[in-house]
Amino acid sequence: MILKNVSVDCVIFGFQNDKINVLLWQAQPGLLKKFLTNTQEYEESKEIFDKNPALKSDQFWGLIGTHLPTDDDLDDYAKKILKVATGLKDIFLKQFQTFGSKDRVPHMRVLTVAYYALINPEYHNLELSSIAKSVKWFEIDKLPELIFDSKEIIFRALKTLREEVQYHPVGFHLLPEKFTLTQLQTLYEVILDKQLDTRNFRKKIQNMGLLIDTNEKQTNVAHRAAKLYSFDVKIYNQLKEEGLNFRI
Amino acid sequence: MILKNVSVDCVIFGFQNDKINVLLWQAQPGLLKKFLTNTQEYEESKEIFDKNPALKSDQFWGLIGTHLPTDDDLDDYAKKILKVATGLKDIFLKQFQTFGSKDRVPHMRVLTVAYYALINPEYHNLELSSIAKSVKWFEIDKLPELIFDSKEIIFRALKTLREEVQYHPVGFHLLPEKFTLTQLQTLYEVILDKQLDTRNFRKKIQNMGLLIDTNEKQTNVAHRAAKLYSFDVKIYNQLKEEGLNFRI
DNA sequence: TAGCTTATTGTACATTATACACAAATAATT
DNA sequence: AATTATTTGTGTATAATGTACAATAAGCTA
Repeated sequence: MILKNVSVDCVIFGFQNDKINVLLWQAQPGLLKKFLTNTQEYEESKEIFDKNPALKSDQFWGLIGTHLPTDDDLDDYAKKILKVATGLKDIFLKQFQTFGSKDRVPHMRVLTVAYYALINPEYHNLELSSIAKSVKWFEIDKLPELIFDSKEIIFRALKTLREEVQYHPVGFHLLPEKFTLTQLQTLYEVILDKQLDTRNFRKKIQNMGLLIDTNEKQTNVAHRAAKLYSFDVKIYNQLKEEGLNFRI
Repeated sequence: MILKNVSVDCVIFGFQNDKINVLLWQAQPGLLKKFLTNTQEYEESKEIFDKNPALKSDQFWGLIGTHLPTDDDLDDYAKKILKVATGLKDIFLKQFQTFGSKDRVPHMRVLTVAYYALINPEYHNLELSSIAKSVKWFEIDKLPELIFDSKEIIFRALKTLREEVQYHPVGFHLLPEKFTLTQLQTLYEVILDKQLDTRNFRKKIQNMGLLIDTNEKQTNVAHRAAKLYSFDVKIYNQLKEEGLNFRI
């Protein structure tokens, strides 16, 4: 059984072409059947789709998410959605807010527990979703028309990320395993939406002890090749717990 | 109608006798009737109580909260609960996490959207709850036996508060309108669970520009009377938005 | 090898953090 | 009125961190 009044939505952020991107889908009831293997869940789900034409429309994109089954833990289910919709697992995923205005979904009372995830689309291989008609990246400032309050949820997630990045080392999840300091700086600039001074940025980030010099360099770039760094998982975990100060 | 699968719980923190306190209640179905005026809601609510003997027990305390009615916005309803259970309104209240393990409530699938509130019990006048058999403050380290996962929720709330207090000026809500610097320091010491240096603490807090000298002093104290301060709502709002740095 | 492009680095100055101890104010007691 | 007990209130030197600012190095291409 699914809980008709509760859904789980994931705002999946990616960092591509020096822009923050969001992964959206066009869910379809027929395809969801593969996910909601239990026939009863599927029938219930179908009924929900039938009541909301927007959900069946080809024109509307929405956040990746579904109704919560009775038998799944909330956090586990968020991971499961991510896995099934994108093939990704073991990625940064965090519950950030539950949206529950009574009119957020027409004709139905649905609360959604929203999570945000951070990945690097170039590094992670997205598998074709088995439950959506279509899944696609959109630049955060070029979003299509979205169903329900998806847009609001996305921008709340962005606000949360913007806060988070100042106090915890989460930004790294948006980068490939090996990255340059310029990439890192650009990432922070994009998230915080402000220009940062290169020398001071480097001084600060290097003083954290979070960066490991891989002794590798970029290749095939038409300019001086930048050094590649990775981040130290031990220090990362420590800073994640203790907090850090990245108000720049 | 109420949503059987969704409840709203409030972790109400108070600062009393230099200790963090939590307000808990013993809810009772018969009394809830006054709150859930719609008969159908009450009947549904009663059924829920009947299924869970712990909810009817005299021995178990729990977080202040009820099931979410179909016709209320989530955030509004949290405020409403607070108002009805304590007589308080316009106080600091913030959603912090939704708890949704499948086994958190026996025999039923209930998610709870948890909020935390900050008040000063000496300053605010708690009205007798019209919907609970009993409402009482407990020191955070002397909690009674609690129903379901209330204890976990309380400690998650405390963790959230501990984080929050480092970056936003929320702590002030726990103090009376006029407070001494010693009270403020003790509050931070209790929340952060560490000793702070008086001179440095005062220097830091005064540099924020958040404090207004009321030109009043304590009276009837058997020692040098401390100056009373209030906090500047304008600066407060600004710092709340911008964030601040109180990692001490 | 010249020229283009981006990466890398240092320093002076200002601000903030930290460590640390004693005098001032008040009520209670003698 | 003097003394005592208790808590408030304050300053300074040093270390660490933040800020403003621009020249040189490296890799590729033509």
